[in-house]
Amino acid sequence: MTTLGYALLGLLAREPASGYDLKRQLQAPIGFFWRARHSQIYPELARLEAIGLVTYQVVAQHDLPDKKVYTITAEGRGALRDWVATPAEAPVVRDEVLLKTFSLWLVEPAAAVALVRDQERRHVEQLQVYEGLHQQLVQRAGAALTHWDSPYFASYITLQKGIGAERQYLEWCRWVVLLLEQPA
Amino acid sequence: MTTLGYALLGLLAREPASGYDLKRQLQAPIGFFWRARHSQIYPELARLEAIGLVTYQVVAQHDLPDKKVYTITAEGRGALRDWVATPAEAPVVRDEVLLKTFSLWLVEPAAAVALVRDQERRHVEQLQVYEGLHQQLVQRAGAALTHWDSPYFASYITLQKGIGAERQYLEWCRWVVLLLEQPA
DNA sequence: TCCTACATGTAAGGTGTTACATGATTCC
DNA sequence: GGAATCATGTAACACCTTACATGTAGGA
Repeated sequence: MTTLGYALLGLLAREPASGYDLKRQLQAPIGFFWRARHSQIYPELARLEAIGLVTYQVVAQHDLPDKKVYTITAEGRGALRDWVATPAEAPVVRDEVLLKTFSLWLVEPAAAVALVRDQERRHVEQLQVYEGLHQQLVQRAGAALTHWDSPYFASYITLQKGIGAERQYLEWCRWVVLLLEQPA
Repeated sequence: MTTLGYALLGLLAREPASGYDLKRQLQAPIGFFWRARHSQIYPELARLEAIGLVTYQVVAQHDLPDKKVYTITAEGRGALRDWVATPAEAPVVRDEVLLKTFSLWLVEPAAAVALVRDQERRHVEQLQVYEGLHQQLVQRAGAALTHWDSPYFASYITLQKGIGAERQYLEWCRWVVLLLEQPA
């Protein structure tokens, strides 16, 4: 099983969805834990169906194309649970911005500041998106927000990680700009 | 040009190195901005050499195998500088732990706590590595640490990002454990 | 004697991105 | 008329990981 497969199961464990629905959830800016394109999602759903972890029903819609609505099976839920309980590897760090930062000494301070400010702007936007999602979540979840067996709880702690990471990124951007702008 | 190519140029812009040296720098736990295996590095160095961004000299060693020591060329430095000054995309988030967190509501609190504690331990270790690198850096760099045109400065701000990210990850792990362990 | 470090490569396979492909409806 | 959304797929390519391959020197 691929990691993407588990990402899809993780979404389907909450509610049935079409490939298109899943695509939207695994897209920027809300897919903050994993991203995927539809060209990866459709074949993966077919594989999950082939091994019995999901099933689907074709649903006809008025004025819109038919869609395949996928549902997780009991085996799918079991596979997902087993995977979740298995210790995870450390995240693969692959940040192009940090790579550029590492060679930032090669460019003029003005260019360096432009680069970091651009990132700052990006992360401000992303933080706003996450905070919006958080507001929605708090309103919808109610008391379930802090119940360990509620999907709302899992969404809540995942989102909090995203929010914390964005804040930390922002703080760092601002600190770097301060360093670059202070007179030598 | 691939991102890995720029990662290699970024290291070679600081000092000449063999493929093996570069491999060590792009490995866990010190390769905190980008990681790569030797099977990717050697062919990439050959490509960089083919397009004139690096050159190499074979260096014979007593009691150890010969090595190819690569040096960045003026064109290589120029290409790297141009790339650094170009706005970067937002980092691709691909964190298996967050993916598991998203489905954490499916497992018992005990299993969930074990998972998060395991990550906590990992990040404590990583943080210690980074803090060690930071100590080394401060001692070696001296006043250059805050000079924008010094590679030490770039290393410093990159490392600070890594340290901040690890601390944020740790705080989050501890917060989640608290939530999971508090009586329902 | 076996394992690790040094040192450099290739090959096969899996994962992910970009582009190709189609077709209806709704909004500007 | 053109672009965006809904909806699903395939194909080609780029990137990354794992495994294969070889050889010396030093330590346990």
